[in-house]
Amino acid sequence: MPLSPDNCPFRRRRKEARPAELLDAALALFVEKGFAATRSEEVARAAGVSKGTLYLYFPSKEELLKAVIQHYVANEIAAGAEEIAALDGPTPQVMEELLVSWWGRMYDSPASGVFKLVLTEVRNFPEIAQFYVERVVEPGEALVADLLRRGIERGEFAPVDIDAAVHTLLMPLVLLCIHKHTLGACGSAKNLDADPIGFMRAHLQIVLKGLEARPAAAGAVSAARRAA
Amino acid sequence: MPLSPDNCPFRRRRKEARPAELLDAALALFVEKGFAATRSEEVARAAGVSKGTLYLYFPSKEELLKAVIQHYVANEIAAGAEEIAALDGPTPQVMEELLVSWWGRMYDSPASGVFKLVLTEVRNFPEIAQFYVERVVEPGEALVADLLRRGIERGEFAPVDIDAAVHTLLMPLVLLCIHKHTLGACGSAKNLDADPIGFMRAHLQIVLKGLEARPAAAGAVSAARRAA
Amino acid sequence: MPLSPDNCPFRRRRKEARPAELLDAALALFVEKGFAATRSEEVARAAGVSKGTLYLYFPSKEELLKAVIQHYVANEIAAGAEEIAALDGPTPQVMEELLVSWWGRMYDSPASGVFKLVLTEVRNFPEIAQFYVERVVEPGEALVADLLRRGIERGEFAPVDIDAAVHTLLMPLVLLCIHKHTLGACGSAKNLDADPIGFMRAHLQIVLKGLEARPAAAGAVSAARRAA
Amino acid sequence: MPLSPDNCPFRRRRKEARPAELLDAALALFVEKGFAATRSEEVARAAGVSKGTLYLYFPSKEELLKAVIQHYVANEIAAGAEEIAALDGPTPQVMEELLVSWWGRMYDSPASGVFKLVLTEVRNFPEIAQFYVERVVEPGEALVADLLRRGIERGEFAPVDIDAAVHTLLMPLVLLCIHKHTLGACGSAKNLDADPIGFMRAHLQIVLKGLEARPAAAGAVSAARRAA
DNA sequence: TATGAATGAGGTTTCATTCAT
DNA sequence: TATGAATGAAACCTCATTCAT
Repeated sequence: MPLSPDNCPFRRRRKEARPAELLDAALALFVEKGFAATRSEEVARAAGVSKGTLYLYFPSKEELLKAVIQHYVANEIAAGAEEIAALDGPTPQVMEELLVSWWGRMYDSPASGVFKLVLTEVRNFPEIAQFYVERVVEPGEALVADLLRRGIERGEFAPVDIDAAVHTLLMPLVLLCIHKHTLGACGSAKNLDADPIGFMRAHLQIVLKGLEARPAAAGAVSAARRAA
Repeated sequence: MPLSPDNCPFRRRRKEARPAELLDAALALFVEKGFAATRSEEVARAAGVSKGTLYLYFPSKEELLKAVIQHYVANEIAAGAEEIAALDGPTPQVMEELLVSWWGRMYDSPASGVFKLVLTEVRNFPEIAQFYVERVVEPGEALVADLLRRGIERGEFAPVDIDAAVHTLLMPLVLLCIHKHTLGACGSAKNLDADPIGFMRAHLQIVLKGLEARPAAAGAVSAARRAA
Repeated sequence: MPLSPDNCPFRRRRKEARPAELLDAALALFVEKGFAATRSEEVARAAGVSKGTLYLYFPSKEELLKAVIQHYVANEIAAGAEEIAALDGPTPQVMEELLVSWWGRMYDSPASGVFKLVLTEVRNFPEIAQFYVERVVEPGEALVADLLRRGIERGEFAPVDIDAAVHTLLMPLVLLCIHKHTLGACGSAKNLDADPIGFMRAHLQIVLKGLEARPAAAGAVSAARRAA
Repeated sequence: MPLSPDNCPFRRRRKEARPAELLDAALALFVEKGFAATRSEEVARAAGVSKGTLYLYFPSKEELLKAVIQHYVANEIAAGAEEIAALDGPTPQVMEELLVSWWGRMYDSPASGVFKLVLTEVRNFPEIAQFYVERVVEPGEALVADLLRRGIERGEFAPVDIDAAVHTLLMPLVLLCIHKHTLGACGSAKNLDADPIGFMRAHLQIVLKGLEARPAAAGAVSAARRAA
């Protein structure tokens, strides 16, 4: 029996692994240098193949970018979100554990680079926006918003502006990931990168304390606001 | 006597105005499309001059980028910070007013784009990092950290991780500016852009409440943490 | 097994032939129009390839110039000098045969253009000078100087200023090659180009006669000089 | 009486001196860097005027080149040739004095650069060839040829190939001037530049001795030639 | 399937020339 | 007359993409 290419296990494995290797290489380089400043040959070389081979798997550099974002958004970011939604217990604790565990893994993964990548390239490829908002922003914010609403209903959180609270909770986590791939990668040694999980916990403690339901603590700010 | 061009008011006014016009145009385009994807002729045309004229004022596209960042960082961002540092009153209120007024103006100004621009280009031009950290990050964080320390000393704030609190306060404001020039500019209608000042106030209320000094409120999270 | 391009005879032959083809084209055009006035695309087209291909083989136009000079100096000019050094016989006759045969071949070869090229470009690329002096001027002059010294020792030549004699012998041969690519290529029909070998022989006859050892011929000039 | 521009002696002097100053600057730069590699602003600055002023005197860079060549050929090179033609005395001595004095002055003058300039640019501007041949080459060679013929008629010179002898006499002098502005200007220390007059005299002694009329000296070369 | 030589559109930058002052 | 800001054609060089092998 002739060894047809599809019967050759080594080759098939390579062939099946190629797209993922190319996407990995592309993610790293696009995040590092930006899409326009990355040469497609660099991506190919980083994935261990030649320029031509890249084009066997992706029809153009632009499609490669979209595939990178879709791949990491779909496989690494969107995944795993729902698994934790069901877990019960005191809502603030669930919120903290959920965010620290999910963002902790995200921060350590190369996928964290997509946050920078999306910000960087979304103006040039607006279809990215729709995909990213639908698959990342909205589900992520909805999850947190639902948890917030549950806490408010249960009397664990004070009734607050849900949208603002969601952003207050999440934005520093997003920017932490972005920082890792921008200033954090330039040697400007900030403690942010030294102990990201520590920052996450400290951040969440502050914000969750700010969300706590309390017997009208009449703090300085609240009073001042009422006066204004 | 030859008619020296320095005696010609029209020419002189144009010549002095050109750099600023070019920097404005460059900021807008670099923020919109990224540095690499912006053609230098586009910048020139947007400033109402021809390709060649750009090179009379900036020796290369790369120098133009650095000049853009330095110009806006120096003139728009770093300026005006110290003016408010002196005002007295209840520290949380000062904090809120300071941040809302400063970031509100920043958000509305084209200079808000530099936050995106720095994130986007700092990996390719690492000297930007040093300049930006020295001129923006460190002074800005120091200002907020000083205010936090003052509040803690006065018993207005609970003793917290200063660095974390600074980031919890500022990161959403930074990301709000970035959002304006990224997803916010792609038609993905988020209420963030509809009422940025409203978001800033709501955000600060939550965080400042989280920083309030209170008689050991023994909330769920704090208890859980202590147990861990 | 992937079809490596090194296994492809057609491709390999092209790839190996390209640099020489490009150097030929570059020599011809640089000599004709000068380095600065030759567009790199012209060189590529003359070699039958496109602009981009040129840059696969030479990193810049400047490096192409240096490669041209090194290639022709090394391969065409420096080569073949020593082969004749050994031949014996009456020194004046050896000198004549050596110079006529070597310069005759040089004149007919495209490599004769490098003499003009070096003169033309050496001020803008001073590293050319060192290479050319080391590889062409010094060995060439040394060869002729050695022959002259041998002739003087044997009593075939009068004792003369060796350096001056070398230049008197060689300079017209150099300028003949330069002439071919300058005035001679402009249609200003001079008999120089009609019979270069004839001129070489006539020139050498005159100079070698001037170098002959003779019983103090006390000619007009010599007498006049002594008086002065 | 108002001081009209033409009445202002300083201005008029400048105005009249300008073309010469521009030509001097242009000669120096064109010789040094080549025509194409010299920016017209460089010429203007070297002459102490601005870019625009250059164009008040010469309609284009190309016309400036032609003016440079015509100016120096007409004023410096062609001039002075006839003055010496009349002087009498032993022809070899006249020849030597004529050539040494004329070429000695030429070598020391900036005008010596035109020899390089013509060689360099004649292929791109063929009308230069005609002008140069008519005004320099032909009169110069004719002068020497006439002197040679006179010497032969008087029995001072052996009957030789006139054209070849003219070139043998003149080419080293031409190449000496070219050398000054090419290799000689690159620090490749050759004794040529150390004592040009010395070389000229030594060269002429050798050649004039080669041209001497003698009682059939039957030297090695002459004999060999007859046999061939 | 994999390669890399080849292409040429497109980008950055230069500079001869113009012209308002 | 003199200036130098402005222009835009044209040069150098890059790199996404193709395709013969």
